[in-house]
Amino acid sequence: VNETGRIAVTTDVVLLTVRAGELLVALVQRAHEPFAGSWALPGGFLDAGEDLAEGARRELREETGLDVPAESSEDPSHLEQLRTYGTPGRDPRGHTVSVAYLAMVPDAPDPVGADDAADARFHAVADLALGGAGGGLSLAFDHARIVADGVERARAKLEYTTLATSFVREPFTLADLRGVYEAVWGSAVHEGNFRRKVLSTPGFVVDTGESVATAGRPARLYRRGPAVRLHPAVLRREI
Amino acid sequence: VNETGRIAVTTDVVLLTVRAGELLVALVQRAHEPFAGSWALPGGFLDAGEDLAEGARRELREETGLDVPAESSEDPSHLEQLRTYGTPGRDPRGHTVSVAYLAMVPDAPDPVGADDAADARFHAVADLALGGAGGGLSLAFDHARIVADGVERARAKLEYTTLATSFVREPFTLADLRGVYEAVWGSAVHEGNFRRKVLSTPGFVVDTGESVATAGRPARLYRRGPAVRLHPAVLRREI
DNA sequence: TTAATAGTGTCTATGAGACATTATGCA
DNA sequence: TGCATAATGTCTCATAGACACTATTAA
Repeated sequence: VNETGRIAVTTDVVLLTVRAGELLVALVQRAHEPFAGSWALPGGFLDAGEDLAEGARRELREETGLDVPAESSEDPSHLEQLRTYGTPGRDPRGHTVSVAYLAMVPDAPDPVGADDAADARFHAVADLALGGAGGGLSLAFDHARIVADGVERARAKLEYTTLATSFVREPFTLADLRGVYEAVWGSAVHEGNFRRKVLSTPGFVVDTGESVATAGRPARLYRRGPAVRLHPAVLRREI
Repeated sequence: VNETGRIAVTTDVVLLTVRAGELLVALVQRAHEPFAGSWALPGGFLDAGEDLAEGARRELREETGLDVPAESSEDPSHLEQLRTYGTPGRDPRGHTVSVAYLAMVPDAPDPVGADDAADARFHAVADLALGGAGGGLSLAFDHARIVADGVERARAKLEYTTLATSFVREPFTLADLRGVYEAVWGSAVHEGNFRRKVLSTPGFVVDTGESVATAGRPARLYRRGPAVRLHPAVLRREI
């Protein structure tokens, strides 16, 4: 009883960035049915013989012009697999299994719609209807759920990894880094304790010795350190 | 350029249990090519219109006779999605995307091989070649990697969730529960501190008031509590 | 001098690690 | 009575939260 040939495989990308203290997600406006005109995650069908992460990168590039390069000392951008969604009925065209990826990138220029996308733009996560309370923009398919899962993954990973540095360009100030935590968590982070925590964690950030002017006392500039996991974790306020 | 029709979708299950202080994984001996005779994870092709978790449960049942019921107050067994593996070349028959699931169940009778499986059995995780050091049993496909990912997920989740209770039948003693941690982590856990931690975490376990005889002083019996996440986490020894 | 922001110091409560001690059953 | 295991108590150290204070620039 193997009808597997009728199942399609797609990839979708939840690309998050922080701009002006707001957590943003890249969305495309669908050009075709189903859900024509609705906002959705960039993504599409995987090619035969194509790696999953490569498919995700390609669809993101084709539909938004955004590129998530492989991790390097040059670019802090991060791409990881999020989860796979395969509930029958999630796509009215037929049974589709979607492998979702989660990307975190520093503030980028607004994406450009192309290919199957009529438009592409960053939307504030706070403006979306993610299954919680009332209003907000509704997304196509089950993409609201996927965005919600991606945001929750990002929130959790800020606690026990150095992923916050994926959202900022080097060099950065501790205020920049704290701003990432506040935007992603949506809550204030105590400045003095945050500084003590970050600086006392070996390899989280590296002091450049330089400073940058601000409205007050100049802020010291840092680069990403070699650490990946935080021991112990930076804890967000308990619920 | 959409050749998606040629991509097959499968599910595989990493089913873990603890028996006699050892962490075990359910494996089946493949009856057919490719990898005929090799040990592999239970799994197989997803049916069109079938939910991913359902497919995983079905393949597990067909090939091993093991059942992972939906979570309930009766049965502590747990099933969650692990990760999706889709590197081209991972299956010599063609491009296959496998959605792996991770199950944790209390000590179960040895599975029975059936369907596409010539045999089915629990193997000690420690006896497998998981990409680390030298020897051990080699698995078919990329299943060693999948098992390694599953074990690492289980290890991590014991820290910050109450999942350890999925490995024991009720009622259980704190020594039973501690045995789960030691088997999964592969390291000793301090008894007094463990007890203090578990009992001071609201909702982790519920005292039944009853006891069971041991070789020494009788041990008090507990049931699972309503808590799911641990705040703060039970920390395993740092690396 | 004041506003604004960066950065430091300190008190306290909590919890983990280590270890000693007591409790309760059985042979 | 002694052995084995369960259960409790206590000392110390590390760290998070809260908060007060100092430093450094620009207007």
